[in-house]
Amino acid sequence: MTLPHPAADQISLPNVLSVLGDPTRLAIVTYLARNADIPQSCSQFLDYGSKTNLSYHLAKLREAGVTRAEVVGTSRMISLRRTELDARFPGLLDSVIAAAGELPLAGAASASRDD
Amino acid sequence: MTLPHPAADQISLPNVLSVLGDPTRLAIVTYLARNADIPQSCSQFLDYGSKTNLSYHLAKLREAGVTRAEVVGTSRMISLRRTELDARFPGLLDSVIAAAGELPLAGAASASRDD
DNA sequence: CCAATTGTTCAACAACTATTGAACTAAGGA
DNA sequence: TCCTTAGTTCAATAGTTGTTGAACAATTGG
Repeated sequence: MTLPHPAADQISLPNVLSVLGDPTRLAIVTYLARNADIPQSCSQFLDYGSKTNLSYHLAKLREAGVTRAEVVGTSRMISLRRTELDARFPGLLDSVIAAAGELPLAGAASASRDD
Repeated sequence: MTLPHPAADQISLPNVLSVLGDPTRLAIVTYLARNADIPQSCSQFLDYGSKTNLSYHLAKLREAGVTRAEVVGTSRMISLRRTELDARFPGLLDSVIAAAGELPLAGAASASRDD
């Protein structure tokens, strides 16, 4: 069970770039890239914003063709559209994720609580 | 004679991405990358928008650290900050420019008038 | 000095973006 | 069935973005 996603050839570069230009969404994408093996639900990202806000950002990412959302029970499993993005924009995601590595927000969901 | 530019380490990834997310600016950057050997003045880009509008977009690019502007007489010579961007975000510019290759707007300034 | 060229700044405006709380839908478990 | 859990949709709002025309500044050339 899946909800509407753009086809691979409909994914627009300017669109992808501006969607990744938001710090919250960049953090989500970075997290997804680093945990691609583990299926992620929306609630994984509650550190990044409110439930409503996350819903908004995750919709933006999905509509831009950056992520895939699969409905599983009451949850949605979010994943990066790695293969399609790599085919369409070779090296882009890799360089973005590598560069985002230094970003403060990027690690917030995994481990940053040492106070 | 140069005007204010951000230092290389002040260049922010989300900022660069959202600045490149605008089709006009992406076209400018693509054009600059393909004509890096030839110095480009602002007026080179008048195909992409009005004088005022270009001034706006070129300022955005400069403030984000993507381009450099050098004052020469009454003109400003615009260039990509290739070295600095490549050092800070390795592979990013290359993949963006390669991907932008397919974009319709990208070639408008060089050669597209065949009507 | 006066005019032309090159580009910036300003005020205005419509359109879009991110964020919020309240209300809603849909599935799962007691 | 009723409640909880997971997430969406809606309306409102504050802030930002792209675009425009008019006015301005700075350099060059007569």
